[in-house]
Amino acid sequence: MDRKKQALFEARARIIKAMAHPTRLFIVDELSRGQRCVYELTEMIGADTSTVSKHLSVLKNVGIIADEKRGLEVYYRLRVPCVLNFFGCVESVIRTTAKEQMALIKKS
Amino acid sequence: MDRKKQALFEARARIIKAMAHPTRLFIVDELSRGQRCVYELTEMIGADTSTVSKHLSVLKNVGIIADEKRGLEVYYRLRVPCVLNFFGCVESVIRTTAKEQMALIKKS
DNA sequence: AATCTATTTGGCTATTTTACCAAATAGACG
DNA sequence: CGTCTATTTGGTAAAATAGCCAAATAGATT
Repeated sequence: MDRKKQALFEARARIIKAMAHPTRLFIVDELSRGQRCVYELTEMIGADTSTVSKHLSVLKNVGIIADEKRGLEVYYRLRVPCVLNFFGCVESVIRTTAKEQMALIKKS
Repeated sequence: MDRKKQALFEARARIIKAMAHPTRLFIVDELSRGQRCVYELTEMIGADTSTVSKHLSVLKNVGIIADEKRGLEVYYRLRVPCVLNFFGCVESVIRTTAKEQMALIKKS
């Protein structure tokens, strides 16, 4: 694998890695329904504010979400909505696996 | 966030996490062009066989790829091709970010 | 049966990630 | 100006991940 290809897959991995956490997936999902500020998300998630803030900065650093300060609050929004399409495929991975599990159980 | 929603996002994160590594993304990409056995992939990747084998098992454990033994070799194939659609979106995240960087540079 | 080959597993270390707490910052408002 | 509120940052400990080497397995071949 040459350097260029290496760099390409590293760049891609950085983005996907940013999504690879349940809390961050929740955030993406929630932001798909509109802007939310940090304490709104924090309440829904039920973790420390600093924890949520750090998750938000992970998503922001790779460009998936964007922030805007309004008064004391910082509002976050989804910047690249196509990431929502991941969910459909992920569900189908889950379904495919579940089906196979079923088949195995029936056999035994 | 209730237990059910929590579990849903954890299940999704497990799948996405499996993809969140440059080598594993390379594997997925390569398998999109057909079945490959471990040493073929190992040669392309240029890491230890055991390392590649472990990456493969990560992808297999979540159901993204499947394996089949033929003779001495184990052939892997993509089981859920829709994961390839991730790449297009990931590229657009990269492009969007790059564009914004450009805009910032021009301003200064 | 002995050996050779492809792959997986176990063990270990280095690195990264995550979560919380405490403290710092930024801005609104009395 | 001082204080209050929302958020971010720094520090730290625990857990997860990644890579390599060595050893184990599974089958094919002699």
